[in-house]
Amino acid sequence: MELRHLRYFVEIAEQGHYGKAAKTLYVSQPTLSQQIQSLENEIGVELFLRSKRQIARKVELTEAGEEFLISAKKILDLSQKAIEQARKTGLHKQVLRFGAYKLALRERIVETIKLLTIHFPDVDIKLVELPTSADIQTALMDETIDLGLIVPPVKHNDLSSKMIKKGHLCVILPQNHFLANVDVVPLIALKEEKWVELNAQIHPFFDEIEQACRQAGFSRKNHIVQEVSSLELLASLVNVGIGIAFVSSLYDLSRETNIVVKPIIQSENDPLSIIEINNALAYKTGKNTPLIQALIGFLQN
Amino acid sequence: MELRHLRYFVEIAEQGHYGKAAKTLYVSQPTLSQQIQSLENEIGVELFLRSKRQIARKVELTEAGEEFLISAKKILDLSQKAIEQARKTGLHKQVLRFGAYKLALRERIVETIKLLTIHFPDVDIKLVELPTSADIQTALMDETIDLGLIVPPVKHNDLSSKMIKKGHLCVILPQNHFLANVDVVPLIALKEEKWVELNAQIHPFFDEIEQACRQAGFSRKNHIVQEVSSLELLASLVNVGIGIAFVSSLYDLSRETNIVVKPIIQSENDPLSIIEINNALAYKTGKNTPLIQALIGFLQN
DNA sequence: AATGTCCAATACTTATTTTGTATCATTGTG
DNA sequence: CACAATGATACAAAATAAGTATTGGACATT
Repeated sequence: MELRHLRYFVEIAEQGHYGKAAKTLYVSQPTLSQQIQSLENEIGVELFLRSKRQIARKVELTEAGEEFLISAKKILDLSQKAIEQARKTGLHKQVLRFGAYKLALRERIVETIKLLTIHFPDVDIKLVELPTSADIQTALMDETIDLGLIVPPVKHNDLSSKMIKKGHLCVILPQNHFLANVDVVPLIALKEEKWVELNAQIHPFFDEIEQACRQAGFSRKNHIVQEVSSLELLASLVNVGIGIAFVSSLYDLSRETNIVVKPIIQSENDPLSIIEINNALAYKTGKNTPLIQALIGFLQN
Repeated sequence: MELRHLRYFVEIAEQGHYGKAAKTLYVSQPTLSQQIQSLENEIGVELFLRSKRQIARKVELTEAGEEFLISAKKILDLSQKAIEQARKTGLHKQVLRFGAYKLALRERIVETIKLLTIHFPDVDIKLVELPTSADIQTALMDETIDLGLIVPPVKHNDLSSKMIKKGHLCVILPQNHFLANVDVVPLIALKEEKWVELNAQIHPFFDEIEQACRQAGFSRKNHIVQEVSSLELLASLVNVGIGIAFVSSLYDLSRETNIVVKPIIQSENDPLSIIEINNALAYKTGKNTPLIQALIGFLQN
C-alpha cells in the first residue's frame, strides 16, 4: 500500500464518482479502477459496493470502506503535517536569496513567487532584482544569490536549470495595423517595420530576437526608432504608431489597451514554429540543496 | 511522498546504516540513497547529517529528521492499523475453504498456513484435506473449496494459479548407497534401482516422475518393490535398504535419520537441469475475490 | 605519509509499476 | 429497445524504482 492508493481512494469516496475523481486528480479513469482494485486486493476487502444496481448514480462505500476512509484521511493529513513540521524545524530562518530580472516582475510569475512565501513561511526569502537574465546568471556564479529566474539558455557550465514556464515570442501591434487580424505573424512579414525596443540594459532576450531575425533573413539595424525603459512606455509608443515591438507571451499586458498581441512564427509554412522564450530556475550545480530542489518542485506546478 | 519513502527512512534511521537497512528491506544500497534523496528534496530539508566526519560510524539524524522519524513511524503504524481494521469489518466471519493435498501437511507450507490464521483472524479458514493435487483441482472446479494448494500444472482451463514455493525432485538414499556422497544425482544413474513408492492414491506428483524417467530413457515398471502410505514408512524402508525413493525438496524430512537426500538432475551434463516440483495456490478463475488475492499475496512472502 | 577499508553517493542500465488510449459490458433511461 | 452513463479490461507507452558497477571521501593502520 502506498499513499497514492489512499489519495485516490479518498477522492473517489468523497466525489462518489470515478470519472470526476479522475479529473480532479489529473489521472485517467482506468488508473483509478486499477489502483482501487490493487488496494482492495491487498486489504482483502471490497471498499466500494460493486452491486449490479446503482440507483444513486454514484459509488457507495462498504462498511469496511467507510472505516477505511476515516483512517485514510487521517493518514494523509498526518503525512502533510509531518512534512510541514520537518520543514519548520529544518528550514527555520534559512535564508534564500532569490534573483529575478527586472522585467520578470511584470510577468505572471510574480504570483507564483508569492505562493512560495506562503508554503515555506520559515524560509527567509530575499528577493534580489537585477536588470537582465544574464546578470542573474553572473550573480549565481558569484553566489550572490542562491536561486534565480532566467530566460534560458544558461551560459555557464556550472549552472543547472529547470524550466518552469513555457512562453513564446510575440509582437505587439497597434489595432489598425494590417496584421492586426491574423492568427499568427511570420517573422519575415515584419522585415520592413519600424521598431520600439526595450533598453538593452534591461532586455531579457534581446540576443534571441536578433538571432531569430537573422535566421529569417533580415536585420533590424537602423529600424529601431526608439528605446524605452519600461513595458508601459513600450506599449504606449506602439499604441500611438511610433513602431511595433517584440514581447514575450509571459508578460502581463492585460492592462495595456489599444494594442494587439500576436504570436510570431519562424517559418511561414509551419504554424507550430513558434520561438520559445521560457522561464527557468537556475542554480549553481554544486549547490543544489534539498531546499532548492523543493522550491523548484513546488514552482513547477 | 509515498509510504515506501517512510519505510526506508525509518529502517535506515533505526539501523543507523544504509547497507544494513538495505539488507533487511531486501533492496540494494543505492536504492536507499536515491529514495532518501528524493524524500529530502520533496520536504526541502536534510533528514540525515551528511557532515564530512562520521566518527560514530553510523548515520545520524538531523533535528528535523528526529521529528520526522516520530511522525513516519506513527503514519506507518496507522496504515497497518487501517488495513487490519478494514479487514476485521469486511471479512467478519467470512468463510474460506482451503484445500490441501494430504502430503502437503508434511511440507514446510504448514507453518505458512498457520500464519494465515494469525493475520486474518476474522476469516474462518476451514482446512480441507484431500488425497492428491488432482483431487484439489476437482474440488476447486466443484466449488467445494475456495482456494487450494496444488503441485502445478493446473489441469483445467478455468483454474488460475500462482506459484508460492519452488522445489525440485530429490531422491532419498540409505547412507551406505554408492551415490550417497555425490552433490547431485543424474536421473539416468538410477536406471537399475529398486524403488519404494508412495501409494498412487496419495502421490502428489507420480505422473511427473514417470514422465521424467521416460524422458531419461527408462521405466520403473517392475522396479517398484513396495508401496507405502506415509512419508515415515517410505523413509524407513529406504533406511533399511528395501529400495530408494523419490521425494520433493519441499518435504520436511528433518526428523528422518540414516538417509540422505540428493537433488536429481535431468541431464548428466547440466547441473542446473533440476526437475521442478513446486507448490502453487489455485482458485477458480471467475472467483478471484479480493480475499483470495490478499491471501495469495500474503503467502507469497 | 601511503595504503586499505568502510560506507554512502553517482552513473548508467534494467525491470517493474503506473498511467494512458481504446474498447467493452452492464445498468438504468427515454 | 436503442441510448447514454459509468466502471472494468486489454494492451501499449511512459514514468519510476531497483540493480550493477564504480567512485570518492573519511578514518584507521602500517
